[in-house]
Amino acid sequence: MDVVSPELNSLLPDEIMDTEAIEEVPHSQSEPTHDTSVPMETDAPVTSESLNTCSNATPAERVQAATAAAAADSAPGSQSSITISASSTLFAIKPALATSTATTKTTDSLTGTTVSTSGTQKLTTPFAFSAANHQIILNKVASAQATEAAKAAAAPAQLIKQEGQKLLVTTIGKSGQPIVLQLPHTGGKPGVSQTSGDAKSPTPQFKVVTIGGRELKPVVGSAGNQVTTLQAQQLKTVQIPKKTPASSTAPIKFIITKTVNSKGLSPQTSVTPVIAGRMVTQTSPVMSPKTITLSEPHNTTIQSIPGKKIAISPLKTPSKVTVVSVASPPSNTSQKSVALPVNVALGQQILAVQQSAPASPVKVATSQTPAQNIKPVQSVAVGGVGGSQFKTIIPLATQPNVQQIQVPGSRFHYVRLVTATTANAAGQPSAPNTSSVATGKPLVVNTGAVRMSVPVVQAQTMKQVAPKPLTSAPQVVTTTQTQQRLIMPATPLTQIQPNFTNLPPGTVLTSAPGGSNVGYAVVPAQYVTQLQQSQFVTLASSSSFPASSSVQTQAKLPYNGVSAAETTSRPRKPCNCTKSQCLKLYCDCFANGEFCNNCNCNNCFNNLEHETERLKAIKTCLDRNPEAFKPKIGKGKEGESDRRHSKGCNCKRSGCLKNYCECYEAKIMCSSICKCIGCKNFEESPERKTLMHLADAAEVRVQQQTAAKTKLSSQISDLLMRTTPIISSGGGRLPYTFVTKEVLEATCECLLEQAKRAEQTRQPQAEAERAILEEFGHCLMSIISSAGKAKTDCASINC
DNA sequence: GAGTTTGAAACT
DNA sequence: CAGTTTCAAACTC
Ligand SMILES: [Zn+2]
Ligand SMILES: [Zn+2]
Ligand SMILES: [Zn+2]
Ligand SMILES: [Zn+2]
Ligand SMILES: [Zn+2]
Ligand SMILES: [Zn+2]
Repeated sequence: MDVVSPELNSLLPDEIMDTEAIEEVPHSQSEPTHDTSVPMETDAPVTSESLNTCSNATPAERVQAATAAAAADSAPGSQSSITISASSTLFAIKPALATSTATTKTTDSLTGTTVSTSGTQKLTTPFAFSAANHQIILNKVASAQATEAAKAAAAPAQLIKQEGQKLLVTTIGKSGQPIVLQLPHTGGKPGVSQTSGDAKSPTPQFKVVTIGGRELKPVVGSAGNQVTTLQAQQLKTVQIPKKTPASSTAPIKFIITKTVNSKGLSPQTSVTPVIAGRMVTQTSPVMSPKTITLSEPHNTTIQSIPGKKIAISPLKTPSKVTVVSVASPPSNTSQKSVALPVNVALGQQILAVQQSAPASPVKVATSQTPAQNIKPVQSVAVGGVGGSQFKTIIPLATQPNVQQIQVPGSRFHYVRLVTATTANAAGQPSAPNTSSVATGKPLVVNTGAVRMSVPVVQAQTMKQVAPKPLTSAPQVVTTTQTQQRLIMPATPLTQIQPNFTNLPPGTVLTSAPGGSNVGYAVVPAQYVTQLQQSQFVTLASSSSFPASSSVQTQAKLPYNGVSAAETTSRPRKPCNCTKSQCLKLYCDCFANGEFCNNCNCNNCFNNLEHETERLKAIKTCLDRNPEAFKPKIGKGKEGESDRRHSKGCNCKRSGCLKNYCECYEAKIMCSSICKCIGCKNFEESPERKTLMHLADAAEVRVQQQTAAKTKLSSQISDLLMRTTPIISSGGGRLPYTFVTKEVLEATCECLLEQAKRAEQTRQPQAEAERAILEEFGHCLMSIISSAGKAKTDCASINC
């Protein structure tokens, strides 16, 4: 995109040119019209080790590197880029699919694929990328035991291959079983079997498959073989929403990070969030670097699990459960993996946690929110599709310190259990009580179907972090609520708890058969999260511009319109119950298994203060309907297939085209199971189409405006940031003072005007974006030009 | 913001 | 299971 001249470009922050490009990735293979983007959130945790080792580069540098890479990708001709950052312990693959729509519609081949290593380290290992089918295969051959060398080298033999729309991540540990993330072709042919509802067209899905032969098996935890077997349908959980050409939907970002820890090292993780295509390493001041790592025990066979934990809990069918096992005493170094074969049958997604000692952690994270991700330094999670429900089970017996972090936009919860007494590892950034608990390690990988893992350390008190008042940090991101919950067994379980099905929130599970007295309490992740909400401060360097008000303090975060469209997880709407005490399914909070938080309800019992009543209510509901807490709609996002109301609606007067209709509300069409009368919510329905168009138009408008504003503000702030220092040093840059408020406003107006114009003329979004960017280029040119001129004058005067 | 409409949940 | 009531959200003005 030649919006800005090279000359100008050199003067501008990379981000200016990069952001947009990175945001969208067109996958137009055979079907140009259906661009499918795979929105994923990328939470790329970086272990603190990596920070250290990679340290040659400052975070900022990394960011730049990342952006640079991204920029490179966006070059004409290349369609998607893959960024691999092989920091010592980490390995991130980020297929950024770049692009401004304008440039993108060409080939699908990945010829332009760029692989770059972030930080100072380069990948020494061979990576193979095959553009063939949009498939990325990550093969990890390295063993966890690898020591420093291994770290440095990242993982030997990594193969990344992108073919079609499949994204394969293969981890070949000793077991040699690869993990494959597959993105089926979107063209309308489901790459994989779909259970789509009656009406919908197939949508791309993200699947995890082990290459080993079994069909879809997500590999959890250990690299070894089958840890958990998920049903094919479960794998579908990750759904990739189809992107409408017109709307700027979330970009596809995918980051896979694999961390290899050397033995004995305590895993520390820092998170590298990818923001708008950029990779930023953040350190959270609040948290200790410690973290949850996904460990991939190489040597362990899944089944050989010496007494460690297990984790499986099936929750609601569609819901995802995260099981965390608590590490047993730190002393054990042996790797323990847990095999969790159980529950496979349930249609649920199971997350197995494995506790391996010093194994190499693998982290995979996908996120959908491009923009504001703040990642806690501590955990890793793989993102799934919105709406998933996770449960957090906290062992009652032991009360671990739990710190949960939720990443905004991503539906992951990060949990850390730390022993209270532990000392902090030296060098860890302000981590209040971090324990260096190295022992508990971690966990899991999850990809859509497979969820995450949690490392847990023995802990004793469960600590919930209270939200800290946001102080000065200019950029604070609030975590959004998600519905995820984690199940964390506190004490080592030797056995798997077979049926957690339908666990309602708050349910207390009794101990496992193994004789341990561990009880589990299911706590809505949110609850924990809620407490912590404002806790994260973003260090994101780039813009300190408060204007980008992505900052919210928790209370009512209206998740600002910014990227709202792209943000999958936004804070749930507060309920307003008055008579149900929020203990009936009338209450959305309760129905979703969440505690009320920031709600407007009266006489609310849906909180920890009323656990007894709450549990009773839950039981009552379950008695009435065992599936009461299961999501009514399949996962997946707005999109397309696979989603349908479990019971169907029963509308009589709304024509199923109002939000009264649960189908419509969920943005899905009615299916044969609906018992609605006068339904107009079906594929061919003209009324529906009309409505959709209107809605789309409105959405696009909003998105464009917000996107433009956001982008602009961040770019401007970047610009200011960059120029400011230079001025003082008398460098060759332009005086930032030329970017005055007036100038900014004028620029904004120009851009908005451009947007309006595009909209009025009904131009496609791509075109609109192009025009806006172009306009921006012009504005910048003007600014720079006048600034430069002034500078010259200035100089002459001084002389 | 008050009042109405709506359909799921709860109840009988 | 069907019919009715209750409820909170969606919608309207
Ligand atoms: Zn409520
Ligand atoms: Zn509530
Ligand atoms: Zn409430
Ligand atoms: Zn309906
Ligand atoms: Zn319906
Ligand atoms: Zn209908």
